Amino acid sequence: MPELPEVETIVNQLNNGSQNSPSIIGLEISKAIVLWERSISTPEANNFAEQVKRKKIQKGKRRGKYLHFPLDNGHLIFHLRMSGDLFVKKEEEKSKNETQYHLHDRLVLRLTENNQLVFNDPRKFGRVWYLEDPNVLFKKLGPEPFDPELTCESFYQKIQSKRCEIKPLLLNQGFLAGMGNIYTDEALYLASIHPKQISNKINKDQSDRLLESIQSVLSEGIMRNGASIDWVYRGGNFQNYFRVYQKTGQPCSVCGTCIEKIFVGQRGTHFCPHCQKINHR
DNA sequence: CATCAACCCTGAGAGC
DNA sequence: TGCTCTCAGGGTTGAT
Repeated sequence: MPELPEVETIVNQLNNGSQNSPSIIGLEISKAIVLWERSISTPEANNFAEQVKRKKIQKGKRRGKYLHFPLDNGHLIFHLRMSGDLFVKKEEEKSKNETQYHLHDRLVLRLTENNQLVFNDPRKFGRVWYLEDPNVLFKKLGPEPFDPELTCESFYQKIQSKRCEIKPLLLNQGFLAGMGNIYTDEALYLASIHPKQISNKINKDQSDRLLESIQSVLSEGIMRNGASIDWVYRGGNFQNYFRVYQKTGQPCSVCGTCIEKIFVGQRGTHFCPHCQKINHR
């Protein structure tokens, strides 16, 4: 499931290009082929195809888990949700009755020089937008985890202002943008905080440790080009460095206690019952 | 405001 | 072997 580091990796790859695909910066969209209408969120599919036509793609950015490509007019935005992927491919030579699209391709944007930007999404949860004003989406998001204005002090204040379990709070994109299930479990483990810990009972030391753990775990994910889980996103290897995620029954690397799996806010959650104790009072 | 359930989907893995 | 069943998982929406 693409979270902040995976999305960051994909944006970088599209901006910089890779071995067999060019950078998409400066390429023009000649045609949009919508293969699954419900993948297009705004505007309605036909309209979307009309709107993005003949527009040039500018340098991509990431905001939370959104991929944001300004066009020379308007903005093209993707959210990959669970199983979405976004990549550039050369158009293939195919015989007339053979389809040039692949299983689970939902949107294909034909670009300059036979390149195409493909949005592939097996589970169909991902969404695509063409918007005049990207703020329609972004204004709902909390701060970026690496925003310099998100200091230990302001993070502590934010956490104190809520009274709910810490894990669902970290997953709430309106509170903090970019964390998903994997990086949240890993960050709470590093900070030695129980996922069901009530947020306003977290003390300043724990809060400081938590912000530092969030940033460190995300940095590590970015450095390793993200995690490749559920056949989503190829190339990253952070999945080989998980400390608790999907480690149920395996020993904690600090104390040897078996990692447990519980449900918190309807999400599968992995933690060490010895290192991550609830702090009452 | 906090919590919870339903919804959207498919493929993987379990059970038979 | 092959079928059917169950379920994870992010984000949104609506109910309590």
